[in-house]
Amino acid sequence: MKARTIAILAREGGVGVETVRFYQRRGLLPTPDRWSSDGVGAGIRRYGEEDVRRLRFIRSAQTAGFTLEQIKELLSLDAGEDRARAHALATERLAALDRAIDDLVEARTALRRLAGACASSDSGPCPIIAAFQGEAA
Amino acid sequence: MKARTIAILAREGGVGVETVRFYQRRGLLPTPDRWSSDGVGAGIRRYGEEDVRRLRFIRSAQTAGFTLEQIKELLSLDAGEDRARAHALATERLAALDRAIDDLVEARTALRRLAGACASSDSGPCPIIAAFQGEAA
DNA sequence: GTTGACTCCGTACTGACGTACGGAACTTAG
DNA sequence: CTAAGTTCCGTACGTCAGTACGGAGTCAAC
Repeated sequence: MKARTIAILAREGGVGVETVRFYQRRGLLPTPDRWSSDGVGAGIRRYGEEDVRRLRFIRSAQTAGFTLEQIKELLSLDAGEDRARAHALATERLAALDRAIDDLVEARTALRRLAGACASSDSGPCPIIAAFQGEAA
Repeated sequence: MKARTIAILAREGGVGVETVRFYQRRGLLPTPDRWSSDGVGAGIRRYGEEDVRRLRFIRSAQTAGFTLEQIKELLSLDAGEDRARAHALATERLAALDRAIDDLVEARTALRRLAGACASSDSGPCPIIAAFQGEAA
């Protein structure tokens, strides 16, 4: 059972130390007690597997488009009893995610048209705006 | 040839008046001269089709993940001669877009797992964090 | 020819998400 | 035991993309 320092936790979670501290302030990650083996000073905070999992979860949920506030709620729901609420949050976000994916795929199509138009000849103007208006080049 | 006021331009572009003005300050949209039919006052600014197209392009390019600064460059490139630069911007963004779509699709899979787990029973904790760690519920 | 809506403009504020700074306390390697 | 590297903490600053405000000017209808 590895006891990580904040720097190690941050590295394993793929974020910076300051970001971990920011998440702690926002209530997304716990702030464990300071602790020293020899009992002399105030010690420093140590982190375990569970913290790494929570941190990784935060990153994944962010990719899914949840705000930090929503992620905080999801974290409080995890291991809680309110399945209905968790389900509601998930399906709502799922719908938004579907829309976002559609938008991005559409944008990719337009962008491919643009890239194609700009590559097809080596001089003259490239109709960038038109490439996004649905008119094939 | 309809001469729009800023409010009409904004509505046709699907943004607010303040947003149009913000884009003008950022150099994404031109700021036409003020103009009055009777030549008495200073007049107000009027907008045409081209402005609507540019405004719509800005929204589309934003969906594709370009920053306003990059969009400004794309707009300056449109009708310009630098096809290579336009192509470079497009392909670079295309790669990022591919990654973003992959991430979102992955997030959707995790989220579906979560929604499924939370719906499959009506009590007990719903393993929200685990749903994002790739462990099927 | 006034009323009411819209425009213009500068400046300030918002919100989401961090990132940076600085000094004191703490830990670890030599 | 000491020097170098971390941690801790509050507070400030930064970026991106707007949004709000307030007062003066302008336009359109009655």
